[in-house]
Amino acid sequence: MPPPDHLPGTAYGCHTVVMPFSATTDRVVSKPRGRAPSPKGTYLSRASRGGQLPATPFTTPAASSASSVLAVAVPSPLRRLFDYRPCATPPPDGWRPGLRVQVPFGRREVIGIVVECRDHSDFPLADLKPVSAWLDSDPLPDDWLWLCRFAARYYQHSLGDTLHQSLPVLLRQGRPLEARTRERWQLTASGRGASRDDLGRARRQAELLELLQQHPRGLAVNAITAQGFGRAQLDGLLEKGLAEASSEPLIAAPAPAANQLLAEPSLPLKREQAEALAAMHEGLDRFHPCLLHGVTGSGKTEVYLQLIEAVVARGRQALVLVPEIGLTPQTLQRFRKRFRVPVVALHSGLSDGERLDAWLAAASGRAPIVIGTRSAIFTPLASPGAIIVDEEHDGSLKQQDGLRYHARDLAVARAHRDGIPLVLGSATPSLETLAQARSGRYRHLRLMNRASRHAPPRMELIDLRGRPRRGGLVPPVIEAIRTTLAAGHQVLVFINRRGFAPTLACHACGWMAECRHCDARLTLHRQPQQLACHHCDHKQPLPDACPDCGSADLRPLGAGTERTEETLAELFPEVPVHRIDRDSTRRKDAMEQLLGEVKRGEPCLLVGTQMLAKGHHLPHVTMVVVVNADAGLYASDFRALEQNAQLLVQVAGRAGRAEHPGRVLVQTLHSDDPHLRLLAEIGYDALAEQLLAERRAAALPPFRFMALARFESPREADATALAAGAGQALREWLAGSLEVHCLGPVPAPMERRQNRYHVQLMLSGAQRSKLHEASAWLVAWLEASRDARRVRWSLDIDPQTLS
DNA sequence: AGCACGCCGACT
DNA sequence: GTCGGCGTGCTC
Repeated sequence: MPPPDHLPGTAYGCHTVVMPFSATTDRVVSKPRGRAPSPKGTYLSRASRGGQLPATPFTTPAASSASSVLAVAVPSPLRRLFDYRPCATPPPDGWRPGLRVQVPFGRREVIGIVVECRDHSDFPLADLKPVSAWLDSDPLPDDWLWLCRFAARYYQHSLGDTLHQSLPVLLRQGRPLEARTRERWQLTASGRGASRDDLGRARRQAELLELLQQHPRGLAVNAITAQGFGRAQLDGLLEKGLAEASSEPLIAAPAPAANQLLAEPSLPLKREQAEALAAMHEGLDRFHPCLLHGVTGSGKTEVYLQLIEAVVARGRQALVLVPEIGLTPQTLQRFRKRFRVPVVALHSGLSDGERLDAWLAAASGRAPIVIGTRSAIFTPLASPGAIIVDEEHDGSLKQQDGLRYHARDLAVARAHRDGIPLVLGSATPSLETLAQARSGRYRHLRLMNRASRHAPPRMELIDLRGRPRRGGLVPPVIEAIRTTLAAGHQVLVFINRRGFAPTLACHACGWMAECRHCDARLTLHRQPQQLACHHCDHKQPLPDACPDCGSADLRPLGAGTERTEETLAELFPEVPVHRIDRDSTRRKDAMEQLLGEVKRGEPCLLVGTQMLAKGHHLPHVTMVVVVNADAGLYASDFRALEQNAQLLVQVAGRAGRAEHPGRVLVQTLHSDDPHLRLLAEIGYDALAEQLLAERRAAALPPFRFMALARFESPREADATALAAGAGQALREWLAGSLEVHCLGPVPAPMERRQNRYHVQLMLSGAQRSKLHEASAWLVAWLEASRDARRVRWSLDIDPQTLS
């Protein structure tokens, strides 16, 4: 097996990528300063920000119409660029990085992106094919291109794939960089001077004239039709030379110096909020990372809103990332109600056309506020002013396949390049971010007090041992629920397992129902009645008897949401029980509808998974019950404790938000577990300190950096053999150096999933740069290996989970 | 990833 | 006699 003969092996050059102040990294890249060419051209015409834009650390060659070679990134997993000759007619402003081109690639034509204009190629010049056509005269935004190049390098992914994946579908398909437009109608000079008498008998036209006279900047055609006017009146005014139409993008720029930026006044700030905001104001013109660390209800969102206000008032744009679960209509509503300027939301419900419009509006600066989930980090901005990452600890910020990026970490890189403030907000910050804050690289802004009067609820640990359970609940908890309901309040029961029971077991011999495709138990469901695997789509009917011993004594083991719901309905027949999990809320906005009802405040029971734990304000819930806190305590994953604690705090935060103080009852088999007690008795911050000390002692992130190579194949031997070969080659290359460790191959947790076997190599190092070199070498080795073709493999930089 | 080429099994 | 299975190799 010949290893690649030269290293390091990134295809786009040999820079080692180190994230600036990244939550997951160690040091700062030297900060390049200089001038980037001012963007020009039609859709970027509002992009100029004077000399504010720093240059990229990656050389962006100047425009050249005389380039002899174009290095093009094509949509393919291959981690290299492909050289092409320019076609006969160059674009009007010459060949520049960021132009989309159509090129012959293998036996097909694809749309690629010019990444560099060079005068040499390593490929035989005579064999170069010419570009078929160029699609743009203006390059795609350079901040977007920069971020993609950064991400492709940092995550060791194909640049072509990265670019392709982060572009709106319509742009991938070759659609021009043009936003959809509508007509805007305005009065002409004579129209402004006209009066209704000038229109004689044309009464409707006269009314339209008067309407337009009230709107000196004109009205969009849809606003005019909404007032009951039609084409006839518009054409009438047009013929008389009184009105004229122009076209404007559907997402139009806000009026310059609009009388008021705010549509509703901002809320008064508490002292800590005001201090945090003041701290952010100190650094509006530089890279200024802040951890906004505030418990649920401490008013982080109001701080965001007022920071955004300052950013937008300076003519800049704000980019807000929220977890998947957080981009609810309510959140959006809060932003839209506050500002008069467009708030563009990037969510999964957009059509391709809407997505393109949003992207172009952001790229041109017409959209001052952009809010979206993970992938929104790739949205170009003409004049970036701040990036806010809400719930920065949330797992949904990390992409779990393909380009495995962490949006929070890319936000750090992006804010650093743009020289703008970055706010990472959380009630339960990741240990990565906390470590940065403790070291002083991030400013640590705390919001300790709840905006409402009451202290955050304490967790009461309830030991499960030796107590009978009904639907997972022990008698004292059931009594507490009864008392709370009797007082006219609502109770939330949190149980992180959907279905009726985690498995079905034979009481005679101990057999348990297992998935035939995975190393996992089957979950028993009642609605509909079946055994289902939560890791693949396998489903099967319930057996009548134990397949091992023939006994008919098969019983559900443990409790899931369905079972707890059923039990609670029996125990409290006078009160409605609502179940909220993926199964019960399949129907779109079923959850919103249900929660709307819950918010009216009638006593009720809510049973749900983490869907319920995140983001929703449930003012009438005064007690939260956690059915089982132990799920994360003894898991193999070194992040399990941290993530479990974050989830518990989040769930606990649902209680007692209104005028009633809350109670949080946490059932556990380990009420003496030191971590759990620390969390319950002192709080998340104390536990986080403890966990950080443990991570340091164990040389784990964030004190050491990690990369995980995963291998999967339907044949276990294939995956293991490749992983072993790769591991051995890497260790030989490392030649005893202690700077990078390579552990494995080891079977992944739950080795068999959907009949595929998962094996991994874990690389770690004290320095990001060395780890990057080693993983680049490994990728190069794998790409060169013939055996790697039968095994699916991937590299995960800064893995969030080890499964 | 596509998309071809290339040899071996059951069918219009 | 062909359609088509997926192994192997390539993409400037």
